[in-house]
Amino acid sequence: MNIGDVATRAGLPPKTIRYYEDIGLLTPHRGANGYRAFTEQDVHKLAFLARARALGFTIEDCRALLALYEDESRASAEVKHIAEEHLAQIDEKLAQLQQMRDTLAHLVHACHGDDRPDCPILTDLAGPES
Amino acid sequence: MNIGDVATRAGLPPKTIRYYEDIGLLTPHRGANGYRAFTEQDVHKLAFLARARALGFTIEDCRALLALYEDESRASAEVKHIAEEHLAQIDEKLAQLQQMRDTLAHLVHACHGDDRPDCPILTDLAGPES
DNA sequence: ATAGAGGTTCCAGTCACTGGAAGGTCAAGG
DNA sequence: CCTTGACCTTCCAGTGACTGGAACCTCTAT
Repeated sequence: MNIGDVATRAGLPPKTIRYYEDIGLLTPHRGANGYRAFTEQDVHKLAFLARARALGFTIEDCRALLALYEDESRASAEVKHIAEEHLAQIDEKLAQLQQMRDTLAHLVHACHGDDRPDCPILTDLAGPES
Repeated sequence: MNIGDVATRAGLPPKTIRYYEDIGLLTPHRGANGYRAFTEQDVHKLAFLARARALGFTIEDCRALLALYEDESRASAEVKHIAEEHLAQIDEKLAQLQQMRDTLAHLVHACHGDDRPDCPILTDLAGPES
């Protein structure tokens, strides 16, 4: 199978697939014409990667998950550990983002947003008067 | 004032301050020794930038906000517009992240995380059976 | 005189792609 | 047989917002 079909089936742009080969996430065979020749297993791997990436796992997480995925004798605890770490990071990011949102929403609400120059958003960004 | 003191007062690493100069966010004068000589106004500007960045505004947002900040006759509507756009982006990101969190939390919860190889996390990442 | 802290520039790397140029290959239609 | 256009290849450069490091200069205190 050529890269275009694989791209469609795995839901990843061809560029990204080539990039994944570059960094060693998979090593498709080559046909006589030099084209990459993907197997069903490759497609499966790429779909796995697409899902993991969509869940926000880093490439290095993905590399580890893929290795565990292919290791028939892995312990599920290992996978759970990676996922839990990632979950903790997401929670932290969520809290930060929520905090940012609240602050910003408050500022936006306080700004009348008309032709006049006085603006609580800028005043706040300027910090406490010295 | 030298860059180190400014860094402390504005809460930004020296490297970042130099970078901000590189991209034209400020242009501190130079002393006879070639050192950057920051004014109080520069410090204020950098603190403004630090706050805006902490709120997740992009550098280009910051450039615009800084210009509005320095424009005595700006309309607060302009500032509000930038902030509202940013708020919308944050909301979108929050929703995505929350979705990711829920999915991942569900998977983590479903995985027993022991020595055995079967793992719902990997099963889910592998996608629907074909 | 010297040591150490802090300043300078410039280049390269991060992360995960993405865009574009230059060129090779394939299948279909005239 | 030739052309057209879609698709493939590689390689290089750019994104955003820094960050690390090397090589070198300057200041202050001892």
